[in-house]
Amino acid sequence: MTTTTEIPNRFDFAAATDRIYQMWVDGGYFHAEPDSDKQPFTIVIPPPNVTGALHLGHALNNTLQDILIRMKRMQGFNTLWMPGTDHAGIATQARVEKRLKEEEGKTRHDLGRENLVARIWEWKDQYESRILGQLKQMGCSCDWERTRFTLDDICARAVRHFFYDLFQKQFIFRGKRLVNWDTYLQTAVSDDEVFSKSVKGNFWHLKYPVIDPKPGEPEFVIVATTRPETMLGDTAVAVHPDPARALDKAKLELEEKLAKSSESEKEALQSQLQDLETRRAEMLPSLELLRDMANDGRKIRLPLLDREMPMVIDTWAKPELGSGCVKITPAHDPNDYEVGKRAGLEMINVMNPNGTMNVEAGPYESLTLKECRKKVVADLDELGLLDQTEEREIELPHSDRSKTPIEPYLADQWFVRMEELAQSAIDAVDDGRVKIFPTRYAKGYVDWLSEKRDWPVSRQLWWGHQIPVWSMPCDDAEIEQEFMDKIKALPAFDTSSSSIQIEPCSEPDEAKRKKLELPYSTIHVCIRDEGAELESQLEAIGLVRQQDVLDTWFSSALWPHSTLGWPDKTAELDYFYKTSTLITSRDIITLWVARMVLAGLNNMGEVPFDEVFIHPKILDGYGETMSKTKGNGIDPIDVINKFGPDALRYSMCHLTTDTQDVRMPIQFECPHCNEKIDQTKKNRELPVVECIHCKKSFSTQWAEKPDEIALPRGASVSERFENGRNFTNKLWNASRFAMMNLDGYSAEPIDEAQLLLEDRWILSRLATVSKNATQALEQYHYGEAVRLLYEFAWDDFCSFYVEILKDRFAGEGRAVAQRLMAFTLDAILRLLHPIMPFVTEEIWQLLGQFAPERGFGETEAAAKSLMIASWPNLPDKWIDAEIESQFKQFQLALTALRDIRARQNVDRNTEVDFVVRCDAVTVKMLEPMKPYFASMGKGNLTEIGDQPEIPKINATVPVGAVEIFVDLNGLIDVSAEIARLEKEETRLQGMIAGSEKKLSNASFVDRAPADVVEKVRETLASNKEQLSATQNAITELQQMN
RNA sequence: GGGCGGUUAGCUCAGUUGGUUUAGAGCACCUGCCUUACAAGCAGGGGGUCACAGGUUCGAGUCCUGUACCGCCCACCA
Repeated sequence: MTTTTEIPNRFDFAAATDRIYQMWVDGGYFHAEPDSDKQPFTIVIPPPNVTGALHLGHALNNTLQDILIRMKRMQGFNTLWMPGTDHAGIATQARVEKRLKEEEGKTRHDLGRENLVARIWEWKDQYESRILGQLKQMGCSCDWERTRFTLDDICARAVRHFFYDLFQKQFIFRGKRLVNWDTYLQTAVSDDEVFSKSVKGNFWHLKYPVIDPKPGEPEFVIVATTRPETMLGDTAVAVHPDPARALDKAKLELEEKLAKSSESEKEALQSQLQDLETRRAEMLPSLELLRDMANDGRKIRLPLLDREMPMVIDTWAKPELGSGCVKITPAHDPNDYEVGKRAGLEMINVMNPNGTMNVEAGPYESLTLKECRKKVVADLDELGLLDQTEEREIELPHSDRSKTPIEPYLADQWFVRMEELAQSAIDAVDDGRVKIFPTRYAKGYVDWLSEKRDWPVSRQLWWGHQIPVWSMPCDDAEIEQEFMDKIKALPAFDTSSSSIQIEPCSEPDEAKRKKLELPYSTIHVCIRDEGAELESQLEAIGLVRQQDVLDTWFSSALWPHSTLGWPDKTAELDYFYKTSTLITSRDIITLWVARMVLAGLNNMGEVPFDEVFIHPKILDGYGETMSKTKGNGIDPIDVINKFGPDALRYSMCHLTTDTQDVRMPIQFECPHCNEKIDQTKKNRELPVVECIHCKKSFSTQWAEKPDEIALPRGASVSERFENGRNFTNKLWNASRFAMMNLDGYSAEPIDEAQLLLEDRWILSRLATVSKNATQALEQYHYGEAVRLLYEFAWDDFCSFYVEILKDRFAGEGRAVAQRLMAFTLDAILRLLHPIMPFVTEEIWQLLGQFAPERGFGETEAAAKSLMIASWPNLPDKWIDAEIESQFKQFQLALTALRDIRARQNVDRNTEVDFVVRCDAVTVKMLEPMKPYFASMGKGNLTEIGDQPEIPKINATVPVGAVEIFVDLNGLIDVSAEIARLEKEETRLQGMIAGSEKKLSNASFVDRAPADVVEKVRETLASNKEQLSATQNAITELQQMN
């Protein structure tokens, strides 16, 4: 049994959190089993990547999930929060490879596939445990017994079943596509993993000779490029079919823009228009000539490689730009690729996967791209074929993972055909089976899916789910048939778990195909089950497994059902699927949310979740997103260490308004002198920072080298967490006070007749707040919920109710006061528990020792843990708007009394007399509060009524229809009081002017609702009265002066 | 270029269907308090022409249009 003197006046979260968390774990409260008697409520965690530790964005994401889960658990739902992590294929492999290079100077090829993957598993184990540890420190109530990893056996099985299903539905296919090639990681990356960056570059204008020009025709065409090395893969030059029309159209567009433009843009547009007109006048004949040459079948000679190329006609060529001619490199440019497909051009890949030139580059073979560029430019220059070179800023696509430039590259890739799948996911949102909050995010989801672009799913990586397909290239139809027969004859071949596709050669022309050494066709066999006998039987007859792994999102897409055991029909899957809510960040709505919906529909025939809540993003003090590369992140553990997990959670909740992004200015805390140093764009990425106050150095979260790590660590913090910590402490101390006054607490029932005004007030407020806060949380209005609860706990409960009770504890109302205080505190703890689980649980345990039975009508024993206590559901009949508004009068009157005291510099211990002038109803309300005026305002209410005797020397404050006159005989500071009154006078005059203006407006009086007009009249009258009283008081005081 | 947000106190943000709020909170600031739950606290105070310009309305921070600036997403830039 704890005695109250043993309760310290600070909540020692550092000492308590592990103990409390362990108690929850031991109680088995996190674990959920199917139970047909209860309604399920399920959330699957957005699995954090095992690339690194969690940052503040994760803290936000997971806090919001835990709040919802904890509330639903208390509401009686059978709650499951499914935890886990994501293998994050390319990101993780890139990090491990980078470290391998830095620390050992080795590449992945030095290690080999098996060894590298083993290394990544080590990395994964390390970070997974760190991540799960962070979640636990935050208080997350996940069902840890069910922890999954997107690359574990259960998920792997789901992936193979999904892939197999798509394969046999013909939704999976392999094809040559232009992909974003990362020459560093040597893999294709998806569009989503590419960012564009402005770099300094050149714009080279090249001269390509025309073969046998007719008289009058030019000898050269001029083309421009930013990547001259790719000219080795050029297979055509394109011109526009109707330059005149194209120029007219461009002009029209420009004019439209000009009409809508602002002053600042006008000049630039004018000059553009001018240029266009000049161009039309000067160049149209030559542009049309080029078009005619193309029509006439004129050919171009590609310099350096001496290749003959056609001139093709395509609208991709823009007559308004450059020479109007554009070189076409189908294998290395997305637009050219489209032109090439339209015109049936040869697609010549001149690059090796590692970023060197291949055999197609002729004399340039095996040069790196950079070397090749230099040599090509030099060679062209020597031949006099370099027209000019411009310097220019170029937007260059970069790989998000390796930060190296992306090379568009023609490669064999596996795709998922999206037509039907995408449509199913669109329908699910359109018809409301999946609701996205805030609703505006549904548009982006639908728009993105509507493009129905095929999903490239293969990655040339080693870390991930290897594609379960065994392949065999065939040189001709006979061989193809032979192998088909062989495969079908294999003992383990079974059409219910294996499926065959024949991929015809992408090159239909047989001569070309042979020249390029391409197979006639490729047989692909997809095997559903891991380790099936068929695998080795196929390998025995010569088929080889695809080396590529699947896009990470392919496995994440299955998360809501794979984690529950799919494809098995487990009891869990049956009970917990579909899940209830998904809480995630907006940047993965398309990548992840959309794909989960379509995968869920495909595999389960049902959407994966009812609702999706998109939460805000936390930005730094400069409005930039927090990221590792910028170095502006905050480690949630820093926050927890300094402010405690409850403060972290409170703050996360507080800033979750209607998906308004939120700025968080960051400071370093110097470990030497504890001073704060603002984080700037300069210092934020440094491993070591020198304190501007004490000049000593400390390390930051980016410290890596031994000498850096040896320095004391300076945490990244933000003062925005202080409010949460203070609130935690306020709650702690209010509870401490409560327990100090629970001596002799008894659970004897009390009836309503024993309730005083303030009791009915606090119960009314409690009922109102719990109802509104519950509603707010259920609608994902976290910020609003926490604000309601904060105000109730701090302002209503601590500042008024507890203060009032102090008096009653001393008197005969003690027993009732104790019951009500315990009851109210009990409810506050329940309501705040989802947001601040640790401090509330700790108080709950202590309170249980002093007041084990709670309630004031019927009592019940407090639950063993607050986590499993029931959610407050208070009767609506407790809500009494009248009492709430009456009590407001008391609060205002008290503030007025205190205001006068403060301005008059009345000593804290000096009691003042005061009278109140008000109507009979208010008398009934305020008279019982007399002792509280005395205890809370050191004011002695001597008279109250409609015509009290006003003290001669007084300070007066009007509070609505109530006036307070404080007797200042012997106390008055005249000039201070005059100053106060004059301020009041100004305020009243302003309000009166406002009201009069309204009322003098005939249409307001006529048109506004009668009650609104009446209200204004009442306000005006009362203000006028108050004004004249104030002015009288001023006059009187001035005479005294 | 297309789409979506934002702009309210020194800072970070609230402000629910337009009407008692001549706009609120936390932090910061000023004054006074170690009052026996809490100085991470208590009491009081100062501080905003709600980005700008129009419009609708009896009435606009709130609705509409336009402008400026900031941010995000998508597309594209030989």
